[in-house]
Amino acid sequence: MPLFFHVDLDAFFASVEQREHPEYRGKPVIIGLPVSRSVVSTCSYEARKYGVHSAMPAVTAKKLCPNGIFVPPNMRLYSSVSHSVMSILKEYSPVFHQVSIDEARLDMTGTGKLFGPPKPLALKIKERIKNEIGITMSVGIASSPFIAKMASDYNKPDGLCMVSPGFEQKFIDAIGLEKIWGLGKSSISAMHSHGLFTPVQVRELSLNSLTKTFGKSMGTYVYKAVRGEDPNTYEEARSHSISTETTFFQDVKDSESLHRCLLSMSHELMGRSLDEGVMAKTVGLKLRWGDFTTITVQTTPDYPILNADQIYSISKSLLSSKWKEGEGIRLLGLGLYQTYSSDKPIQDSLFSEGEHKKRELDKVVHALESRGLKLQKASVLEEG
DNA sequence: TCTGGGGTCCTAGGACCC
DNA sequence: TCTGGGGTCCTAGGACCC
Repeated sequence: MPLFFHVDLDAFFASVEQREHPEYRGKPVIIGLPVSRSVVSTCSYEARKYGVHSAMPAVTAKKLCPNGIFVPPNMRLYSSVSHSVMSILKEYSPVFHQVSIDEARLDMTGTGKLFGPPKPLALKIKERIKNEIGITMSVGIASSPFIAKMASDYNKPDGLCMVSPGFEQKFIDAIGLEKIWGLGKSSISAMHSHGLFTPVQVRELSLNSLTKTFGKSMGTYVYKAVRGEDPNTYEEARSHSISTETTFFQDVKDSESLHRCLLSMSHELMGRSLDEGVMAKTVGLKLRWGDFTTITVQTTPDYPILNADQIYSISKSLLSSKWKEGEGIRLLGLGLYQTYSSDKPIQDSLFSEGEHKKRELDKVVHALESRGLKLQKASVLEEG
């Protein structure tokens, strides 16, 4: 019988801050500063009582909760705490998947002989994390990752919820359509507009009629989900992407600032792609105008993208294809897509020798920077 | 409510090839 | 010549998640 644990750290960033600062405990802690164009990243359960939640504009949070403790995010700290938690969790299953900084999935199938029944085991792991790390977590236990994920949400915070085999559909009925993972605002309102408000109502419709109404993918997804079946046909190891973006305090209108930003983003992306040992076939640019409308452009050149200079020059031409000097830009983003392992032999052109040399230089600079020696790129170039 | 940043996946249209 | 169908890749936009 398959058995999965889904672990979700409670209000993770806020909990870490409360661990570090005893004076924050029991108080509304909000990660994010109450300034224009900023949003709440996470908040403590004390803050949620005021109606504050993730993704809310931080100035709105300030109005709802004037006495809230607003803290800028400290990702380094959270990453290191996350790493410590994950190391402990890994002791309990070799088939371990870290879903995000604060979530993990453990395949516990067949571990009964070693660790005993699931519920006491989960309690034991929770206790360990509380004692050794100093934060609480919620665990969902079920026969599939999909149900386990939603079960972890059921009794938050410091929760434990087990859905016994055979009770998956009952569980879905109990949580309702809105709490089904993967159904967001848009899908829910589409279903409402078709008179569907509960899993029971959706179950009365055939697979055929669901796919006709909601499309093949979404139709199949809800058909399975309302029956308590795992709709995720997730296969691993597909090409992924690396991206970065920034929202300006005020709309930016001049090319010099945008170019400066693209240059530094190009180097950041190059560094991250070197760390991950990947290269990319596609470069994409994202622009958000002052009125919040957002567009993207991407291009897949017929030569290999080898260094930061290339990323930079591609990004500039993408920018000039969509933007004219003087138009206000709220957000600028740059990404690498269609990545592939840099171990693979490069489809090379005859003329890219110089690009390879620049790549080697990028590697050297990145390696030095990673060791904390901040070099002025210009001085390196002079020597080269 | 005046709306971050990092991702994944899906859709639909068009180019191009056989 | 006014015209089929399938496959694959690329592009742009959007939904969704943490």
